[in-house]
Amino acid sequence: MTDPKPRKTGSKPAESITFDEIDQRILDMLQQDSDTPVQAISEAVGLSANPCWRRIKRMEEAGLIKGRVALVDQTRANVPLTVFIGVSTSRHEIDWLKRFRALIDEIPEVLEAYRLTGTVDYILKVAVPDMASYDAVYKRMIERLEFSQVNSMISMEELKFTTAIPTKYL
Amino acid sequence: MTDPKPRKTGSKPAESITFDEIDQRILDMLQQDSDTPVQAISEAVGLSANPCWRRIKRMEEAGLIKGRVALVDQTRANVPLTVFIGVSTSRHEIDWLKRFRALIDEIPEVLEAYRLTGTVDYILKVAVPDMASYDAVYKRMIERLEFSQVNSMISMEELKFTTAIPTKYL
DNA sequence: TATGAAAGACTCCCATC
DNA sequence: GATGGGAGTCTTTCATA
Repeated sequence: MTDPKPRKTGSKPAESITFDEIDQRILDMLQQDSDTPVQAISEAVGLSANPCWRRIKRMEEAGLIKGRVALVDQTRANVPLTVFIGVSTSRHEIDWLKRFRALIDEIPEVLEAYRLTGTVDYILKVAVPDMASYDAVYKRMIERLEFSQVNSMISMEELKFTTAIPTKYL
Repeated sequence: MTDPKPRKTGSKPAESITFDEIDQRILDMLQQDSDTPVQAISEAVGLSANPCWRRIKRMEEAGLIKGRVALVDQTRANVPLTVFIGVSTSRHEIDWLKRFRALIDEIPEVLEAYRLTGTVDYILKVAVPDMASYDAVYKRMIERLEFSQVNSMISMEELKFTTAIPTKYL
């Protein structure tokens, strides 16, 4: 709002592809429902079908749209339980990180993992059927790698969940 | 593995719809790429196109497939920074929760929010361009609601990210 | 912008176990 | 009777002019 700067493209080699407000609105719609017909999108943004389709393709080629996926209901898929696990290690070595990465990659219950600043080194988001299954995942992890601390936070209720990131900074 | 029970359907009114290993494999593919042609899926699972399509439709109608969405690259969309915020409140009232829910709903940078057990009451996942933007979101929150504790965990690196939940418990 | 060709999605009906 | 396969129609995508 208070920033009139020309806006940097960020980290990428900067091919200086720009996107405007129409692209934002198209993205917003596709982030809600990726098989919204191009025709419907074009009408909503006040464009004819073809140029609208061209913009979508351009965003895909630029890598702005990473892909399209089906979202599965956790409860109906019998994995209603979401657990966040904060973990810390005393082994601050590149080899440990490598093995940690390999470990979480092969556990499908681990949906997300981030390396953090601060006291907690990593945070994981895990989806499991119940506490017993969670315990199995937990054991599988501490069996393979040393952790100095593991702190489980059980989700009792999902207040918000969206895969749609804000487009206003485009 | 060690559980030979007939498997409960969970919380829903239990229409007792069952899904088999073929459905699992179809789901796996659609969770990776939702516009994989039905034909390609059918070949992969050893079925002809029509019954394969029927299975997909059935999973959609059952609500197992919630929808299909486009995934946008955070970095290219200029929101490269992911922050987890652990918050606690001293106001354990239904009205506070209601207002909290409304608040996070209107902040598009808040992608996810969960109510937790344990010492931390809620955890939020937020996507922003930089620390300044994060601070703006933070201020917007504490301006509107009382928190007894707010603990920000900044992500330095995304080790894993997938929207594909495990299908082996189906 | 409009037209058209090609591909894929969806429907109906028949065959089979 | 439930499930899989096959042919035909129709929408949607994509490349012309």
